[in-house]
Amino acid sequence: MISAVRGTRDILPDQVERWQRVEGVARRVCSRYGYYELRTPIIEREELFSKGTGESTDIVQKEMYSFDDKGGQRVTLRPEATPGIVRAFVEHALEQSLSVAKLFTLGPMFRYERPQKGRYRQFHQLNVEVFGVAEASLDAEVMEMACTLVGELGIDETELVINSVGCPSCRPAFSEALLKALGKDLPKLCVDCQRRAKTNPLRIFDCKVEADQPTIGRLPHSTDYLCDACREHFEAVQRYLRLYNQPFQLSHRLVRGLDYYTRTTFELLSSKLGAQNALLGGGRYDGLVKRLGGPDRPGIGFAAGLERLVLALPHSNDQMASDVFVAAIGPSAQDAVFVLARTLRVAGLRTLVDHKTRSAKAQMKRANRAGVRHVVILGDDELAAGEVTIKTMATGEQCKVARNQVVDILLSAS
RNA sequence: GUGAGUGUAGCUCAAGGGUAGAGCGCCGGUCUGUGGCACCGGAUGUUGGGGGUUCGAAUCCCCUCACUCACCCCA
Repeated sequence: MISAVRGTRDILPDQVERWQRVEGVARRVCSRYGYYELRTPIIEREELFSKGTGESTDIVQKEMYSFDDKGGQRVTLRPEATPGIVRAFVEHALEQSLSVAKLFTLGPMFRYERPQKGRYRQFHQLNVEVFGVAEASLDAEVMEMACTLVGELGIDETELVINSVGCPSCRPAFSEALLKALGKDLPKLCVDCQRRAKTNPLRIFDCKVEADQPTIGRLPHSTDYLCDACREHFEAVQRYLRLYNQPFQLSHRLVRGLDYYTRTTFELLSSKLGAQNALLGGGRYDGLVKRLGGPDRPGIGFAAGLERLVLALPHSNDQMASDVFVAAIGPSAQDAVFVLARTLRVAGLRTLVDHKTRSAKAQMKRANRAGVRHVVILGDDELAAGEVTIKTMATGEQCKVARNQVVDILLSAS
């Protein structure tokens, strides 16, 4: 047997309804907030991610599916969507053609990681991005929309956490302050923290090692080192969130793993997901468009994990169901059943027939399992009389009606 | 990349050296033109794969693969 590649999985028919619900709500909510859908390729040049996502990130250093194509070009299965969207925005000069560049996309991403609950090698994201607006009111609108989307899916027990990681003019001072505050305590921290101190000191806040917590708890906060502009922006973001009545938690330990974030960062956490508890995460990335060769435009966005949204979705009893089963009794009715089934389908009814010749009982049993509301029975008696028998499964009642009335009756009954 | 746990029928799981089982599901019958309930019958396994120990391995040992959860990282 050939099995699915590790970390990938089939979404089976009984799960697809949940996925479509998530995708449908996502599209509707985005549309209501003025976003347009954009679809970008799944493969991009590798350099898009090394430049965009950032050379120092784990994603670029060890998680990318990269290969040389037959023409010798170095390409990568996208590990995240933002760089591709920025590329498209720049490549097609979308700020010229769109009044406001509010874009969203839905699709698969690929990261070579060890799979676990809520984490797969092929996973799916909703990405939402806005280019060209620097105002704090947009930060709040984006977060409020993310929470609304999750709320409309019926997902509860969530928490919005926000932070500000500053900008290129104030962050270096903070990194320096961090290292200074650590001082002689640094060698006492775990090996990962030692590494982080060298590559990206902010990420020390991500540490979950118990023994490190007292030391980390004494470290200064990024928000104490923000420059005036960043501090004003962050305060304004909070003011707008309150204006929207959007609850949030400040977390100075929320530092995200991608290199491009500036100022606002946020995550929406769920208590129902296990260790991978972020339903969505994002932030502002004011330097990214320029870094990827475009005009100097601010940007902000977030990515939501569709697997995680589906996982957190309340369970419902929706099941796969058709409307009608057309049963043939006796071989002479077989052709008439096929023709009638086609007529019902043209009329828009979800209709099943059995292509194997089976007893009436067997067909009824199948109809019952398929969960249809009505069974239309065609046998010698009905053929002779130009009628059909309609049986309503829930009540067991049945009646005979003229052949030419079947469609109308079934349509009004379902 | 690291650690732990688990791999037996479509699914959930028994059998812990001596003939591979149950429940559910599936197919059929009792009911030759009627589902659900009941009863009866039937099909389905290289016990994840490979090697070893043994007269004999689902069972013990080694290797390997996969899954799950956690670390890491992130959606």
